[in-house]
Amino acid sequence: MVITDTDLQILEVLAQYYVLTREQIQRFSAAPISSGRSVRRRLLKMSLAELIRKHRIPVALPGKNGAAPVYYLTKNGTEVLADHFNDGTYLGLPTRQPRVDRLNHWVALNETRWTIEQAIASQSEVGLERWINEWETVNKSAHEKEQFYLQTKLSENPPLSCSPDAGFVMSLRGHKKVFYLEQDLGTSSPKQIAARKTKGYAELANRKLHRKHFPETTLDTFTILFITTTAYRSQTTAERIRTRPRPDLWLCIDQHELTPESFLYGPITLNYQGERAALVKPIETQKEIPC
DNA sequence: TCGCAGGGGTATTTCATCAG
DNA sequence: CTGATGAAATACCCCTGCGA
Repeated sequence: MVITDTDLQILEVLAQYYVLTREQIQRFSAAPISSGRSVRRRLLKMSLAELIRKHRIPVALPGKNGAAPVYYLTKNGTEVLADHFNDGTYLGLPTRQPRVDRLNHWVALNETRWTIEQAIASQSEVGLERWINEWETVNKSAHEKEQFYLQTKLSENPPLSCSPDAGFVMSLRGHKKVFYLEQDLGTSSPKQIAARKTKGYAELANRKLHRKHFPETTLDTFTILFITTTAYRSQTTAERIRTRPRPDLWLCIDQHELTPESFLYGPITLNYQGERAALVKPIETQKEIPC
């Protein structure tokens, strides 16, 4: 098969986001491809050429009616990218089939990520330094046995771990702050979420392990963005978190309100005291000692 | 050699149809 | 309604042959 520029574009987008629907591939591409039909056509050809794989389970799209297949890279696909860009790091990308029960999660998470990236790209003051997904090793360049993931086992007995869906660093006026992302799909109750997740993050904060994930940070604390499906869940979760350890770390966001503009200028987040604010504000107001 | 029409192949768009 | 898919139409690119 002849690899066209469009194919490379598609491969690159998949390399960055791992799992995407056709619609997302089309929208996230650097040079957007106008027709959905032509993208599907390319995707079909690339599937036949084993550069990508189409998951056999279509994903119900949030806020939409139908369902759509999702696509991910194969080993062949990463090799084409590595060859073309002469960059071996592509070979390390995950190419295994995503878990069926996580497909929705990936689609939603990538949607959030893209919105944030759009927000950052639209201005120059705030920067996005790094984005790490849960399956990615934090320190890719280190020796294999020294590599580790965002998922952190904090203690064996009692079992305590912390598994962010993603982590990223935003910079503003010399400060670099760590954010963890929790993408909620409304599958468990806010009460359970508050009970289950807060402990791990509190311990993570206590040991300042976010500095291990992101050594470049200049701040001693981090923020968890809890992106959820409805305003009600956002509010309820914020309330439930109040009585849990370190509620100050959490900010809840209704995904419907998350746009590039609102991400920067808010108000969009809800803290445990029910206050709404913009997102960049937490970076500005914290007076921490830089590294 | 230059200019250009026409052929072949591919990419893209349009249209029609089906499904949830 | 949105989205997938197949078929047909159209646009585009590259090459070749041919006459001036």
